[in-house]
Amino acid sequence: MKAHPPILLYELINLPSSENRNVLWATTPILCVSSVIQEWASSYPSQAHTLNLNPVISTQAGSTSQHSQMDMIPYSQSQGIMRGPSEDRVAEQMMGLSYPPYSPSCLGNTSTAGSTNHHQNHADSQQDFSPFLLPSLRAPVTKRSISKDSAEYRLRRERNNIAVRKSRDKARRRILLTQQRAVQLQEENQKLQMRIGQLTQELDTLKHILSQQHLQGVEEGATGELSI
Amino acid sequence: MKAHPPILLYELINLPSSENRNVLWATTPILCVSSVIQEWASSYPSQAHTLNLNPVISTQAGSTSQHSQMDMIPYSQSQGIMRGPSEDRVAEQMMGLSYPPYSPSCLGNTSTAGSTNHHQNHADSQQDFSPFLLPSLRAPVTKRSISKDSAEYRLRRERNNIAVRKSRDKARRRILLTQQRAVQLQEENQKLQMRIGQLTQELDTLKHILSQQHLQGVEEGATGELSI
DNA sequence: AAATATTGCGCAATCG
DNA sequence: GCGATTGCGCAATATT
Repeated sequence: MKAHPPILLYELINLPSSENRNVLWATTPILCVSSVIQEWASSYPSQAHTLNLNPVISTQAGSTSQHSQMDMIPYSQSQGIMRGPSEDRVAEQMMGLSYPPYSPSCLGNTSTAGSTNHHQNHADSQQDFSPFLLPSLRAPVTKRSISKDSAEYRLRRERNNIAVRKSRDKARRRILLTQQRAVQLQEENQKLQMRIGQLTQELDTLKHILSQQHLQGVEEGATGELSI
Repeated sequence: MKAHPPILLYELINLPSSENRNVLWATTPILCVSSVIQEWASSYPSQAHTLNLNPVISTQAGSTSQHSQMDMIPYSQSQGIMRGPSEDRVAEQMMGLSYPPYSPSCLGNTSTAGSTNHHQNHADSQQDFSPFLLPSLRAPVTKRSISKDSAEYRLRRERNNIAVRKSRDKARRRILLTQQRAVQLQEENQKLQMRIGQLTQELDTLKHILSQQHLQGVEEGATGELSI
């Protein structure tokens, strides 16, 4: 819909639409190894969230900065605003830091308690900001408090877990295909280079012959001896 | 160690060694757009565990088995498998699955309890099987009981977390580079195809000219009129 | 509005 | 023992 300046804006991946590929193949029937390529294309998420390389949260400033510099190519990071700010991490990391994006202190106080609060933290901190980024101080609103350990909760979790697995599987396959595609393209490329070499040589030969003929024609007048 | 039928087996990715690429570029100076490619190569984990698609632990029985079925085919074949005409759904189905790889029962009884046992579950169930898959009923062995919430534990966790972030960042970059590489290769490919087209045409022209001359030479005897 | 898909994160098991 | 990887589940988002 509205894909302006707001916050979230996705970019379609310029996946070589089938047309493209076809054109490419149509050019010269020779040397068409493609095959993985086709699969590759189909395996891409048409909308392409992809790579969200702007964690914002964790690694953004320091070393990871590389991303933002050259990532804008394929997809466009975007989206990174205030995602998983779940715990308190956010703040710290937003401050910009290198890898140790996680001041141990932060985790120290919370996690030291045990494993349970993991969820808690998540839920709480998020609830507040979700509305409109307004510092509305409504802290433990409890909102819908999806009541942990409720049957419904578990159901939801389970479904999400399945979805996650599925999604990751898909991602893995996609990556694999991309790799295969790259390899294949490279092979194809080599063959093409080779072909070009042949053609060029052949061309040179003919040109040479022609030039010779021309010279002869000019010098000897009109006696095409070589053109037997 | 023992990498037989057991459980874990990794496969090396046959990343095109830099030599390959060099050869390729050396062939013909023309049309070499490469640039990302170089980065791409360097970003690959030389050891390449890759995809460890054999969880073994958690999701081993049910649907997750899909992995082991087609993922181990890193590069070679794999081609004709899916070819989903439209969406990805097709693919999935072709792959034969049914995602709920995780008999809900398993998670059901344990997780319903709460959030804390998350770790517990992991640890426990793992400890038992890790030895040799033997149903040795030693349940709460406690082993070294790395004493949760211990300072040392936290330290370890924290370090691992950092490592994980780093690793994932790396992975993301790698994937990105692969994609870019693929795109670049494809562009290059198109140019090469185009070049081949040109050369071919040029060649045809010259051949035609030569054949014409030849004919003339034969028919008109030795009067090279065209060879002015 | 609800369901599903993606993604970053931390945990734990391994690998090297 | 230690860092690097990887699968997993969780929670926040994004998309459908």
